[in-house]
Order: sequence, then C-alpha cells, then structure tokens
Amino acid sequence: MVARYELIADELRDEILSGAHPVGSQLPSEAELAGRFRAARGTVRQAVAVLAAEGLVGSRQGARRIVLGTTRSQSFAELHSFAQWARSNGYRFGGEVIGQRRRPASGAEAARLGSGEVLEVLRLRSLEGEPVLLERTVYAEWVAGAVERLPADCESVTEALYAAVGLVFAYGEHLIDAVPAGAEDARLLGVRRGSPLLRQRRVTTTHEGRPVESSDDRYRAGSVAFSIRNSIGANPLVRQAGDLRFGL
Amino acid sequence: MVARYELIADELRDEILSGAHPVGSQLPSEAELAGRFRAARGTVRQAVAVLAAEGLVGSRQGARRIVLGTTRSQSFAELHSFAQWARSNGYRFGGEVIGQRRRPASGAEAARLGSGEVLEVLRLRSLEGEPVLLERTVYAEWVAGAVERLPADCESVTEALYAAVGLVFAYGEHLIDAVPAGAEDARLLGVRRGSPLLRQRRVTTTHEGRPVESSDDRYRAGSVAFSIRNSIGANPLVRQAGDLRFGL
DNA sequence: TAGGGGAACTTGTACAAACAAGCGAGCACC
DNA sequence: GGTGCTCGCTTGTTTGTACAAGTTCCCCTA
Repeated sequence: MVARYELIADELRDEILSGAHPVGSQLPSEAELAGRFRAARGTVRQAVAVLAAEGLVGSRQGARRIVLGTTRSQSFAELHSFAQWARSNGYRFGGEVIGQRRRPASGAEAARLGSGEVLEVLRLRSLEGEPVLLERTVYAEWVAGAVERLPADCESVTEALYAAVGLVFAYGEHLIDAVPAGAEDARLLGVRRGSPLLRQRRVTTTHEGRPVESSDDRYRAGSVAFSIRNSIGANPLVRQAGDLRFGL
Repeated sequence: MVARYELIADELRDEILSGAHPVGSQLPSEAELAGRFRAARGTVRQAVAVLAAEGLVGSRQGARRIVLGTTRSQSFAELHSFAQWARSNGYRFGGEVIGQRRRPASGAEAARLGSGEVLEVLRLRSLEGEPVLLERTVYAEWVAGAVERLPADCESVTEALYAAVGLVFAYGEHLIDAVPAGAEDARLLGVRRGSPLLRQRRVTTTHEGRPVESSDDRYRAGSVAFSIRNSIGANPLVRQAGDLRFGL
C-alpha cells in the first residue's frame, strides 16, 4: 500500500524532471494541487515536503513554491551502498575482498560497535573497470558469521546481508574529509603515495539503533564526489573541526 | 512568534542532550507527549520530525521512537558561512581578501549565475591562528558592488551582505571531493604542492532562486570534515561520479 | 509619478477525528 | 518447550477546519 502523498509527490516530481515546471518557475498553489488531485491540503503539503527534502523545490511563507533544480537527491541506500548507487546510475562496477580476519576490537571500536571481537574486511571496488574505492570495514561480532559466508566477489554486501539474514541498514553517520594515500592505499588504488583521497568514515546501525559496522572508505580523487542540496532551516550536513570524534 | 512545535522540539532536544533519554532508549509515545505538552498529536509529530531531521531520533511504524545520538546536525547558515560555523563552535577565526577583480563570466559561470560580468574574490580563512581554507568565490554582477564595498578583513561576508543590502542566502548546492593542492593553494595554505585538500564547490541562491555566488573552497587536510547523519527514506547527500556538472 | 494602504492570495501552524499498518507481549494450543 | 495467534499499543496516513503570518499586486492618493 503506497501512500497517497507519495503518489502525488511522484507525479509532481515527474513533471519537474520532464520540464513541465522549469527551474525558477512557480509551482501551483496547494489549493490548486488539492483540487487537481482531489486530496486534502495536508496531504498535498506532505507531498511537496518530500520534494523539498529532495532539494527539488523551495518554499517560504506567503509566496508560491519555486522549482530549484532537477537533480534529485536520492535514497539512503545509494549513499550507503556503492553497488546500489552504481547500479542506479548505470555504471559498470565490481568489487572483491582483498583480505578479512577476526580480531579483538580496539577500545574505540568496542565503544562504537558494542562488540568485543570484530571482523575486519578489506574490499576493493571498481567503477567502469578502474579501481576507485578501498573499503576498510569492521563488522560487529553478531553479523561477522553472515559476512564471512558471503562470496569474495559479492557485488552488494548490503543486499546480500538482507537476503541472507534479513539485516537492514537503517541509520548511518558519516564523516567526510580528505587524506593522503598511504602505502597500501596507493598500491591497491594505483595512485602515488601521498596523493589525495576522499575519505568517508561511517557507522551504520539497524532500525533498533544497534551498530552493525564501522567503515573507512577511500575514493581515488576525481572518481567520485558527494553532492548535497540544502536550504535555510533544514539541512543535515555539518562541518567538523579536525579528527575529534572517530579518534583514529 | 515561535511555533509551538519548535518549543516542544527544543525541550525534547534538551532532554536528549542532557541524558534524560540516553542513546538507544525509547522516547515516550506521541500520545504521552501530547498529554504532557497539552498539544494535539499532529503538533507533537511535527516536533519529533524536527528531531528526526537533525538525526537525533529514528522511528518506524508500530514501534516507539528511539534515540540515535546526541550530536546535532545544525543549520544551513553553519554549512554556508565559515564565520557562523566557527563562531557557534567557539573557535577563533579570521579571514582576509587576497585579491579581487571584475572580469567577464566564462560560459559555465554565465550559465550558473545568469550574469555576463562577475566579481572574482580570493579569500584566505584561518582557524585557531592557522590558515585552513582558501575560497575562490565568483559573485553575480548584481551583488558585485555590495561585495566590493566590504572591508578586506570582513569576518562574515554572509552577515555583512545581509546587514548592507538585506541579501539572504537561502538555498545552496554543494559538491564535495578531494583534490591535490596547486601552486597557489600550496603557497597560501602552507602545504606542499600535490598534498590533499578537501574541496567544496557550491552555488548559492536567494529565496527566489536567483543565483548569487559560485565558489570553490579548499580546506587543508585534517582541519575540517563534513558530517552527515542519515536514515533510510530520507537523506539529501548523494555520490556523483567524476567532474560532470561543474565542468571546471 | 512615486509612495502608501489594503485586499487577495499563499504558505505556516494548530487542533480534532478516524482508520490503516506494523510491532511486541502474552496466551493458548500442540 | 516451542509455535502460532490474538490483542493492545504505537506510529503512519488522510481529511476537515480555523486562524496566523508573509507576499504580491492593484489602486488610490499626494
């Protein structure tokens, strides 16, 4: 059962992406939309709130909503899963496990994952045939077994874990910065030591807030960028000084 | 006039940050909160939606909301304005204009800013006495005059432009990646050529969707990181392949 | 012609009510 | 003892109404 406001949001989004509402133009008023879709104004408001969250439209009290852009911010899955992102954008991609081992958790890891022993996995991912991403992921003990049973060339770990044990990655915290490539980074990604890498460190949890994994992902410079669209009053991205929280 | 749901959100946020609702615990149900605050359930829902957008709590149908963390994602202003971010985090900071000049817009700039002539400004920003950020900003013609009238050591361009001409930066699109330092970057930031920099390119517009500026900001590695907390179904950050859109 | 006032329009906030859908605990049955 | 089911609780969706607050634009006046 899909919600009504989702359907309305889908239709309006299609209209924006197709150019029926060009960038900079005004959207119809809530009252007009309510009439057109035969829905209550509250339902229409929920629909346009979806579009606002995607960065497609902006609004301010008293004035009609305006179209801000046509590039849609996409799903959590695409930020979380390299495979889902690459696939939904039509890229050729691959990946393989370079190494994995169980070991005792460090103090910081134990605090982040709530787990005494962890499974550390090193994965190399490629895009359009080029190696672009090196993932150093640490899994909590309670998922380690399921991860170990995955094939080494598993395309999407996220999807495989969902299929195998019903595990859903629901929340994530991400820290993005730039670091020089170390010796191992350089060798596996095919760049010079010290060259720039885009680093994304993250901790992911289940619906219940239970930590699943902590990861240090490094992208070759020029291969991938993160994009965000924000507006006054609502945005989730923040600067942070230095290397405070993850304490690596 | 502050909205009721904002007040409720503030109170709940304080309770979370103070530890009254520890990470991983359940929030009271909407019905309980509605009773406690003598508000309708819809109003309470708006309040917790604020907290969810800040990444503090998560929710799923049928189960009580849970507390996810205590670090709050903050305002648009803090992402947009280095000064406002630094100040609200209690850092010492400074900045000065290294150079500025008017010139014809390039094709890409004309498309982004809708302006034939532009004002290019090079600013160096420091944090805790260290140079950390080099801003190369291109302003649309219609704000160029106001920007030129600002003092060279202006602390916050955003605030100064609001005070001077009532200009409000309302929407922004940001692209984040890593690049090697060029000769000028290296000299001004005090790092070696080719060392990693965290780059944030952005285009900012007014409430009406009118482009104001386009900027290429480069942070010294290790000085600043971007942080995001997201959840399934709602997040605005996206990966992008290569250097497609900004075409620099 | 320039400016002020105001009316109409539009989005934001708040309340109330009802039903749908998912979760979790406890109970009965095998 | 374990399995499955039901029931109550909780969040999600939708409608309707009313008023508040900000914007836009026209008209009237000086």
